[in-house]
Amino acid sequence: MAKKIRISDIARTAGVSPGTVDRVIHNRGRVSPAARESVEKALAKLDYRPNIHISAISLRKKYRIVVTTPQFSAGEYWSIIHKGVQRAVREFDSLDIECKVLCYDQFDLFSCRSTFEQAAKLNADAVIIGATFRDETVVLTNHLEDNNIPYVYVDSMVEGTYPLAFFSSDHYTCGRLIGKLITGICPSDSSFVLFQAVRTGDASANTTILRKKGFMDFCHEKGIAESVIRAPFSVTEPEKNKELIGNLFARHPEAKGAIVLSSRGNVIAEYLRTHGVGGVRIVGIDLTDGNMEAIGSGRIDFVVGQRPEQQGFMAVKALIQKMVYGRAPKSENYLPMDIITRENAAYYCEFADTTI
Amino acid sequence: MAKKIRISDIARTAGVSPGTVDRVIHNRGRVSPAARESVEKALAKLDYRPNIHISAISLRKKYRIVVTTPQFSAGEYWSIIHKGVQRAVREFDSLDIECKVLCYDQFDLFSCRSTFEQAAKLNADAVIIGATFRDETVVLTNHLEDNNIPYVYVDSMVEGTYPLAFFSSDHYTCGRLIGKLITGICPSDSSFVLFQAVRTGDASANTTILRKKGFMDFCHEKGIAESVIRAPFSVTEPEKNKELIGNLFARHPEAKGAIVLSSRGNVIAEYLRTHGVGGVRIVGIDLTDGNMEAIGSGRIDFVVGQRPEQQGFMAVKALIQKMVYGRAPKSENYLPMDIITRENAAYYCEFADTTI
DNA sequence: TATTTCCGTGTGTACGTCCACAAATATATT
DNA sequence: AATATATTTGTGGACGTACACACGGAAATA
Repeated sequence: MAKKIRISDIARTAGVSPGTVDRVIHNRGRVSPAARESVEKALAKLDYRPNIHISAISLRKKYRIVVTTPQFSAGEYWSIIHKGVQRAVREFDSLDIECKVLCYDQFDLFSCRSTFEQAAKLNADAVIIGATFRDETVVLTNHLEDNNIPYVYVDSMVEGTYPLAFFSSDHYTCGRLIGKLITGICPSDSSFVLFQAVRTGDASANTTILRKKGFMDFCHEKGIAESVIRAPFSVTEPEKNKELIGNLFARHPEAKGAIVLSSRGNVIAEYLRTHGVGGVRIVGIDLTDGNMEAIGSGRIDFVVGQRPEQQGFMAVKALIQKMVYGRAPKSENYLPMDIITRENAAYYCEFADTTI
Repeated sequence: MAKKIRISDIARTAGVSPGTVDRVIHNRGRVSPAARESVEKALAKLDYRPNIHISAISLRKKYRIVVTTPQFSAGEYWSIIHKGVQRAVREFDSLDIECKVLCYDQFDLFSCRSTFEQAAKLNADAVIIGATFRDETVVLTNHLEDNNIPYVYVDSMVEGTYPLAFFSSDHYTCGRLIGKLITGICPSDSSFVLFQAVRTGDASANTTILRKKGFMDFCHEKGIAESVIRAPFSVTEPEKNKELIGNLFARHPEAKGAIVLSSRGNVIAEYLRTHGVGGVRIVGIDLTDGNMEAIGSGRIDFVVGQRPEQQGFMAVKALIQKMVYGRAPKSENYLPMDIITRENAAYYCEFADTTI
């Protein structure tokens, strides 16, 4: 490999001092047009890449990152995203990163609104957003853009906003994949129950809408859209499910498949178990503790995993890359959709801590 | 977060100079028992973690890593492992890592032997091994252990050796998973052809043995072991396949599934296509370019992915962690087995470059 | 022309660790 | 006891970047 180029090499080539080169590189002004041009020419010729280790230590700054997502309990989807964030902060611990977490109730639009207002007020150096409600998110991102605060999305992207990057599944294709999985394990004359969590406020979660579209498109193409039955269920008040779901499966004995387009498939699995509904295959989303258990016991057949740990990690890494090293990270990041079943589930669990 | 502890803090607490603390930390001797104890006590009390950025720059050493694996062409399994290695070297480019690649013919034991001899002679600072033949690998690792050269495995672990770490699939469970996948998509009265690549020399690849065991155990448990038909095929000389496979599927019209326990499933897919054998589902291993194409065109139904890119990356990272920062990485690293099918394949391809 | 203001440029310091080397102390030898 | 030798300990330089600051000269103002 060629010898490393340092700032002093650029300076010598350009016929200026290292300080001037530094000003050019960091766009800090106070440079004459002639000097700037000379430095830029040298830069182009010599392929200078700063030593990131030394950059990091010389730039003695405290980075305040705000992470705002739905609330979570241990082992739930969002908790794994936060775990990835924490691991990144730990790995970059020579950087003095302060991480403030603000959570809202993802089933309550108004909670989201006030939490995002609070997040905006903090004037952090960077923000990680786990979005649920579109309009409230746009209010937040407008504020961030006005103040030149970089932000990234985890879990899902909100169209019409301009984040530094996003890290999410392709939810539409996820819906299609779920269609393939559930139809693969059910008899060909089966019908399918599509469960959807009820929310307070009048907006549905964006991810769910996209997945539903993917799923329904798949069903239309296969000519089985007619055999999809929609049903609501409650995550926050499971006692209401008796009323919401009722004797659905008794009325539809041909329904041999259930699809849950959120991470709460285990709630449905539990409902079916306690209500003595048998022979129904379930496909869900995310390897939460609850789903893990239901997969192990065979009550859920497949879940599609979204690599939440990696999303959190990469979100922090992207922000650091921008703030510390001035490099724009790759902006569109669709993570692979992992098909998780009894045989390979354990490896996804264990590996969460280890990834890079 | 608490204030960062530096070496000088330890030194003050222990009542010695920073130089002495450094000697204790790096086990460089020349320290009196009294001083050592005092420093160790301070270290235990204060939770000192060195600033890795500064460690990295102060330690001005050239690291010579040897990577020895089977030969590969672009888009094949091993090429993706090497891609991960290269990405790691690039990410750590402030570290002056020199990476020497030595490849052998994985279908020829003798080629492996001489390549490993060569690798041993180089006396590198660390070695990454992609093992195929057990005995030859042990000769190499014995030499490395004698010379205190850290080494890690990618793709598979060789029992009875003591690497710093390994990064591989759980091949046994991989075989079971393949069993689940192929039986899930074939009629219940189907039989299954188990294809295995022929090799020069008398040893089978370790990974294949493990996968076969997992697959057969699965079949025994399901009571379908009798319907497994074994067949050899050649990767290096595909023209021999006409002779090796012959009219196997004509003689076994009930055989509706084919399993390939190496990454060359596309060779079988191609054979079936050109010989007009239809209606046979194929499950294979690894998202190589060849398999990718066969998945896209529907000739292969599933492959199980082993995250080769990540294996290569993590191997380098583990060695660096050891050599530069003196930290022992996690040693047993079983990566998740990804179930890849038409719907999610693209995301695994694209994502290879991006991970972390 | 004398003085102030402003802009462009170079210089020097800090960051925390690693390690070479010098200094100091302990131990061995005559 | 004096000197030689071995062992332990402290000191200071180097790593390459970022940025504060000071200095010089040109332009602006009086």
